[in-house]
Amino acid sequence: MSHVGYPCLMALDRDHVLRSAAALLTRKSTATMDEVAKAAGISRATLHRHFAGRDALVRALEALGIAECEAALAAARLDEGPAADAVHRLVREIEPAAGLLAFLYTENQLFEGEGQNQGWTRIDDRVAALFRRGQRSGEFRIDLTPAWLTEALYGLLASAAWAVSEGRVAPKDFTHMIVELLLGGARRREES
Amino acid sequence: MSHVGYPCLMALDRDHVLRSAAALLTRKSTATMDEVAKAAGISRATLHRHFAGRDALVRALEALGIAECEAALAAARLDEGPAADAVHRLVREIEPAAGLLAFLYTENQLFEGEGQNQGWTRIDDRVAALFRRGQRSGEFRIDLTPAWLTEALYGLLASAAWAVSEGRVAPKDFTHMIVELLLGGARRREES
DNA sequence: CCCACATGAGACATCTTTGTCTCACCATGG
DNA sequence: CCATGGTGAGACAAAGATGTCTCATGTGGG
Repeated sequence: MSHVGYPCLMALDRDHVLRSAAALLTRKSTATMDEVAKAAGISRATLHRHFAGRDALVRALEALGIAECEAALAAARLDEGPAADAVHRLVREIEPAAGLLAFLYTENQLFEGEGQNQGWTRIDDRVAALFRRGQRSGEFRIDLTPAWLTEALYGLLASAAWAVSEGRVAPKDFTHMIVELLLGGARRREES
Repeated sequence: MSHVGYPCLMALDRDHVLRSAAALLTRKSTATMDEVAKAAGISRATLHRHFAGRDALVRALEALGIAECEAALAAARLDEGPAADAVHRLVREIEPAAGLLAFLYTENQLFEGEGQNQGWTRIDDRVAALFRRGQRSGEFRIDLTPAWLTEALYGLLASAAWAVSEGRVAPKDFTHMIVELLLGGARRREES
């Protein structure tokens, strides 16, 4: 053990391992602990020294996803300016985490048990509040509920992350694709 | 074995088992063969008499999904009338299969191996062709590629199916939510 | 130089799932 | 009544993943 107070390499490695695992599990959600370890460039033994087990790893991934979402929410300053601009900022800020979100989104195991992690509901609420603000200000239509718009945003983020990783769409279009579809839709807009 | 020419109950049961499995796996994609059997109201032994193994079951599910998609494509008459109306018909027709599609969409195992089932690419092409038709006719904007619109449609179908099964949105709004968001977007539209 | 410590490699038991098998049961038709 | 065949229950081994352990190695600091 390193002496308390001295920087421990494990703390630095842990983040690297977590991100490798996120990248791998995004592509192959059934990857084994051995594959996760290989992907991170460490042995299975060391992986177990970082995370007690697969559950702990997924929980840590979930915590990372929540943290990144909250960081994106904060950076996007959802309360400032037009709601449409805030959505744009949000998608731009959340883009780096989209792959991880896509994995967590499909890992219904997390929600299977009892109550889903409270962190997600708080995030959902803040995103839904943004859409509600846009509706109240008259920017957004009111026949699509904030809950659905929130859900749709997640779905589009996951779809886009997946489509990019498969090479079906260009990474640079990520934010534009999502924002334009979510806000503007596919129908050609008459000049306002 | 039943004599050839006489109706065999297994043929009828098979479809029921397949649909039960689809419903269960949509909610819990890691369900065991035992759980699948229980959900269908049969024993694991009988389940194995229908499908050689888990792989065969998933393959059968994939084939069912492809068949339902193609049936929906045919019923929606994508080539007739305005493209927007065709999209609406397509979503309406595909709604019953949305849960199954959502499961298959996340089962990246299917695409992991070599080349994804040819059936999917044919479906993708037909959907993308619909969006391309809308773009050429001037109905749809051209800065969102048909490939992305197709991907987004799948993502929204999956999100909506998931949101409905979680009770976050009303089932009766399914088609409206998807079509209006996909075509019109969240932004309030000026009167054209 | 020597020691502490993190690591990698691998052995090992355990658990879960799977696939196969057998056998008793029961319904249906002859 | 009896025979056929589908079914459920359960036993069983095989395979895969997991969690834990030990030991050798190498590196870095004292």
